[in-house]
Amino acid sequence: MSHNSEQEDHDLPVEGNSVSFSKTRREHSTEIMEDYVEAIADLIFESGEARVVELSRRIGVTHVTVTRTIDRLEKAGYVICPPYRAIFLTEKGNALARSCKERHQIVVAFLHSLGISEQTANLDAEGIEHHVSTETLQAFKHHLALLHKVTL
Amino acid sequence: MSHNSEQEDHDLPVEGNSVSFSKTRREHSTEIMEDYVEAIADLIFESGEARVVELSRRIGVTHVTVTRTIDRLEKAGYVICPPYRAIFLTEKGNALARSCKERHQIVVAFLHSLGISEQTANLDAEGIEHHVSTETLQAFKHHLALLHKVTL
DNA sequence: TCCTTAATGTAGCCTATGCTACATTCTGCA
DNA sequence: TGCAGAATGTAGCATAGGCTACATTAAGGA
Ligand SMILES: [Mn+2]
Ligand SMILES: [Mn+2]
Ligand SMILES: [Mn+2]
Ligand SMILES: [Mn+2]
Repeated sequence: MSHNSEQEDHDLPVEGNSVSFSKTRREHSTEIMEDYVEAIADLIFESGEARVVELSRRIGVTHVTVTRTIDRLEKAGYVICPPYRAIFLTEKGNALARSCKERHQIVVAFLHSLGISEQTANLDAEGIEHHVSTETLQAFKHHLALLHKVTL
Repeated sequence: MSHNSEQEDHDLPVEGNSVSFSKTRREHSTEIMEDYVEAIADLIFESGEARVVELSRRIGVTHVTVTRTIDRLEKAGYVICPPYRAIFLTEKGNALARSCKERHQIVVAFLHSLGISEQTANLDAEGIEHHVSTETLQAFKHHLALLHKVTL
């Protein structure tokens, strides 16, 4: 997380191609946080509260992994997690969850609009969403809007 | 790499949503290899050989990181790397490089066809490519083919 | 109320992927 | 032919994100 990332040191001149790889690495360091806050928001909406066990079932990792990730989320200011209690989203966490959920839905809808099956759209979107820039997201939205008009 | 991934243990019942997260995690464990073999193939094509320094410039990490990743690639049978010499692709490595390059180009072309700038298309594709299933890749190709026809 | 059991916490292990600092080897030019 | 500097190798450190095994706490039914 606290890596240099954009280096202009003597060892690592930033050269054309490396920019995209840096971007991808940067996105990878935030995508787990994004998926967690989104899942937490979903759980709160669906069942009133987000518990570690339930999160671990959703995400498919052990409760230990969830606990340590939640620690990081707490340090980063996205959640509050009192011992033996549920996980609560901060305002910052809620904002992130909202924008991630919206982006997720747009990506799914876009893939679906290309004729991709619901199943595959959902599977692929979970990974793709984290690498979609604002410009690309806008293009997806635009495409969906066009389709909507044509279908009328 | 050697994690269970698809678990049917008592602790971790596979539940609907977790499948997509597992898929994403699986893809992350292979994407660095994919980007490396592709970059190695490019370097060999462009300058006759792939050296660690040049790779480290391309990818934007130190030569140490490259060296250790190359070790893993060698153990996995994608490259051969004699001490103080260049990096050579095995048949397996060459095959992977080819299919990654093709996929990469399709993703870039597809994004570009949505009106996304060349720059952004290149940036986003570097991350998106690894999360595109066969079905989605086919849909991208199909979309491009349609556009091609319309443009004629 | 108590006690079983589910949920949560903690210790300790692993791999992947970054880094710096330093050692070694190669290579091209004087 | 030597040697300076570039390339490569290696030691050691950090963090993220997986895991198992075991300890502790909370909650609900008998
Ligand atoms: Mn996701
Ligand atoms: Mn998501
Ligand atoms: Mn990714
Ligand atoms: Mn890539």
